[in-house]
Amino acid sequence: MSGNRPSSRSRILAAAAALARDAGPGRLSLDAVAARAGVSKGGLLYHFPSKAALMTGLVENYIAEFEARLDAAVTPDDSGEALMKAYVSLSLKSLDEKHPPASWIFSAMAEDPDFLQPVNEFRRKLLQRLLAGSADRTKALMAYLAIEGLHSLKLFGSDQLSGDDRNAIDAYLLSQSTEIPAALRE
Amino acid sequence: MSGNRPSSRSRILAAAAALARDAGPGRLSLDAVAARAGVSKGGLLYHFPSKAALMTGLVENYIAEFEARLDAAVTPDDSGEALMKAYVSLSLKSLDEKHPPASWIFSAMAEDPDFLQPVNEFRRKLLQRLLAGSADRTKALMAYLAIEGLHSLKLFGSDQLSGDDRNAIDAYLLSQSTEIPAALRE
DNA sequence: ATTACTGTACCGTCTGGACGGTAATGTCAA
DNA sequence: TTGACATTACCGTCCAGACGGTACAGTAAT
Repeated sequence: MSGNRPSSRSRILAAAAALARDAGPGRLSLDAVAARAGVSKGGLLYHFPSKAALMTGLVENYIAEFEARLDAAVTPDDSGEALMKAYVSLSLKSLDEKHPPASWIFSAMAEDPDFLQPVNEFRRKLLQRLLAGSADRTKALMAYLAIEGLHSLKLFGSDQLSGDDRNAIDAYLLSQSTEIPAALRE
Repeated sequence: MSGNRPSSRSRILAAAAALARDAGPGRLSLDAVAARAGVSKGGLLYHFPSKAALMTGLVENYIAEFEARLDAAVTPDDSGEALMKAYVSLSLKSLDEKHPPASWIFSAMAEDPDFLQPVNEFRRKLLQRLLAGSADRTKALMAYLAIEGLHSLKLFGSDQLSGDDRNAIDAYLLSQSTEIPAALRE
C-alpha cells in the first residue's frame, strides 16, 4: 500500500504525529500539519484527500511499522515463547524512544473512535498469537496487560512510576518472557 | 468544592460525560452538552463559565467520586493489603458498569492535556499508598499496571479479551490481593 | 432583592474542504 | 524530433459552517 517515496507523504505523516504530541491532540488541524510538513494545504489534500484519510494513514502506518519491527525481531523460527519475548522487549523499548508511543491516537479518537478499529483488530490477533504460544496463559495475559498499562501511563503523560519501579517491572517482564520451565520461580 | 445540589450542575456533568461517550470525544460542544442536559446554553455557562471550567469540573468530580468509593470500601482499619484489595475489586467492578470508565478523558485530553494533571497526581499518590502497604512490590506493581491496561483496553473500545480470559484475570488479580503469606502460590 | 436560571441574538475565529491554477515530467503518435 | 496531451505533485484562495464566548432582557421561586 505504501510506496517507497521518502518525500512528502511520509513527511506529512511525521508532521501530524509530531504535532499531535506537541500541540495537543485537539490542535491537529490540516493547516497546522501542512505548515509543519512544509507543504501547502492543497498539497496535503492531494496526498490525503480528507482529514479522515490522514487519520487512516496514521493508523495504517503505525500498524505496518509495528508489524515490521516485530517480524524483524522474531524470524519464523517462531517458538511461541519467542514471539512473546520479542513483543515484550519491543514494547518496552518503544516506551523509551524519543517519540514515545502513538500520541496521535488521541487525535484519531477525538475525530472518530472508529479510526482505531484496525488497531484494535491488529492487537486482538496479536494477543491471540501471544496467548496461543504461551505456557501459562494467565501470566502471559498479565504481561500483556501490564505493558498496555505502561503504555497507557505514558500516553496520558503521567509520571507515576519511579525509575526504580520501572526498572523492576522491566526486569520482571523480561524474565517472565524468557523462562523455560514456567514452574520454578524465585 | 462540589456542593450538594442534585440538580443542574450534576446533570450537566453527567450530560457531558454521556455525550463524550456517545458522540465521540471531539464532539463535546457546549451547545450539545447544554441540549443534552436540558439546560440552555446560558444556564450551562452560569454554572461553568467556560469550557475549561467544565473540564475541570469533570476531572474534580471524577476524583472525588473515586476517592469516596475507595474510602467507603476500606475504612481506616487500613491494613495496607486491605487498600490494595479494595482498589482491585473497585477497579474491576467499575470496568463493568453501564457507564464504564471515564470516557470524557479523551475530551479533556483533546482540549488540553494539562486538564489531566490532577488525575495523574491523584493516581500517583494512590499508587504510592498501594505500594507502601504491599508485601511484594513487584507483584503489586504488576497488578496496578494490569488494571491500568484493562482500563486502557476498555477506554479504546477494544474487544481483545475473551470472557474467559477476563474472568481468569479477575480471579488472579483478586487472589493476588488477598493472599496473606505471599509465598505459597499455585 | 437575590438566586438560578431561560432564550435570543450576535461576534470573531478557526476549520475542513472545494476549487482553480501551474510547473514539471512522462507518453506517444506522426 | 516534435508537438499534443496526460499525469503527478503540488500551491493559494475562498467559503460555509461550527464553535466558544458575550450580552442582555426576562422570569419564577425564595
